[in-house]
Amino acid sequence: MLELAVLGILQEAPMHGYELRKELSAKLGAIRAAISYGSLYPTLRRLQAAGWITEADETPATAQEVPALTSRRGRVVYKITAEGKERFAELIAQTGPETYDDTGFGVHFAFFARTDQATRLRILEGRRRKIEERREGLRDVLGRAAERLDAYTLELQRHGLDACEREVRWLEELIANERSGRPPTAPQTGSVDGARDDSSPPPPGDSRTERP
Amino acid sequence: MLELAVLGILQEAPMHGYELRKELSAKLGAIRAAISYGSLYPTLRRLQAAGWITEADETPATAQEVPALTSRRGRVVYKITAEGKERFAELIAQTGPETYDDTGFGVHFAFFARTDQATRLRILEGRRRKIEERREGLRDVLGRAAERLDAYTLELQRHGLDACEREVRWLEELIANERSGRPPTAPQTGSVDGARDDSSPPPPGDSRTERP
DNA sequence: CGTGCGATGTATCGGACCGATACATCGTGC
DNA sequence: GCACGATGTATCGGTCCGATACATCGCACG
Repeated sequence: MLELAVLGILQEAPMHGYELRKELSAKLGAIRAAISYGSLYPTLRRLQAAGWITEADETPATAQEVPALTSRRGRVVYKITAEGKERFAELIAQTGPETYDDTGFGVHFAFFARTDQATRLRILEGRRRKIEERREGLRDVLGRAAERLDAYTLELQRHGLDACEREVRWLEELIANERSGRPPTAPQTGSVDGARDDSSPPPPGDSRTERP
Repeated sequence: MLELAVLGILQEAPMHGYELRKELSAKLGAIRAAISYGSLYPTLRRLQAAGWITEADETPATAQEVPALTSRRGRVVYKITAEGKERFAELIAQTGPETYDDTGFGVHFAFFARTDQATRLRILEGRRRKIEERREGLRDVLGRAAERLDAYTLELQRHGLDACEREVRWLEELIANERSGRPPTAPQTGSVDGARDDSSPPPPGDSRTERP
């Protein structure tokens, strides 16, 4: 999952680890706390070894004389490669059981702007099915096993059941919207271009000024 | 977390792994899918090595002659030890950062019937604080960074924000209830008992003496 | 002037937990 | 008699987290 998320973020702009983590938190804040460096750095290494990403030189122009001696303990900027973009497209389109659990669904959903409509629909329906199953499980417990459980445990189940029902309704709306052809509820003031084919980073200009 | 959950379930009755998993699913179904055997069995081994649980003989009375030769490939029933009960009491009362994340909070909450009121209140308030922080983070993103994100990502954040607000309200209710002295919303028709062998969970009263 | 402190930044290690897999037993229906 | 699904125990590789370490930079405060 992290692999997919990192490739997705780097698709938008080259970045170093620290920045990447912040972007990840902004994009996935609704579903995960914050990615640990203990996951992020090994993942970056793995992606680099596979050739999906490469290190990008900082300070391209205006190169001051190499400070050499002092071992240059600076940050490392990564950018996605052409193979990385292919890999991302492959990962974002392919669905398995893990696509429908909380984290997997969240990550896929966060990149729906880069996913074709058929896949979006498939994922939304798969997620709905999974949540409906969880809902049925909770109803069973609340119905059949209620007298075996204490009041606190029951309250927990009720709260979980409520969350399930709510999410199913949310998904229904999204599915209906999706079928009718347009992006989610939002008014849509031209901010999304839809990422029709491949490549081509999204419209909003990156305000990453970095250096003079 | 698994350690706490297993000790908590075994507190209610001796059980073998397969059964334990089902009980765990019934108790924690609202927060986790189902514990993997790849986690459960190593945990049982660890708990046994530490002396918190022991293997209990099956078929205590009516013992048929030992089938001996055929290597006895049966199920293994575990029961909690006195040290295990102490361990459980220690774990259930101690709170750290991990007590307030989704899984940690869920497990603690599921055993609130065996937790004293002061601890319950502490945990509920800690959880509320954590969710409020997550909520503020989401509001920030939706406010400040909205134009940098596409419609789908924004929709995800909105849904997450909604879930946060809802959970905060739920927690408020529970906290108010807790302060007023009685168990959660449920009418409480005296059916709640469970715990076949020993220590009954306290209704509203405290008196966490635990010694039989 | 220095000095401490919080933000930025990279990196590793042990441990928790999962998913896939393997295999053995038992009851039941065909 | 035998296939098949439920019951049941067990291991392995891999992903991810939390704690920890350490180095640099800007800036506020005395």
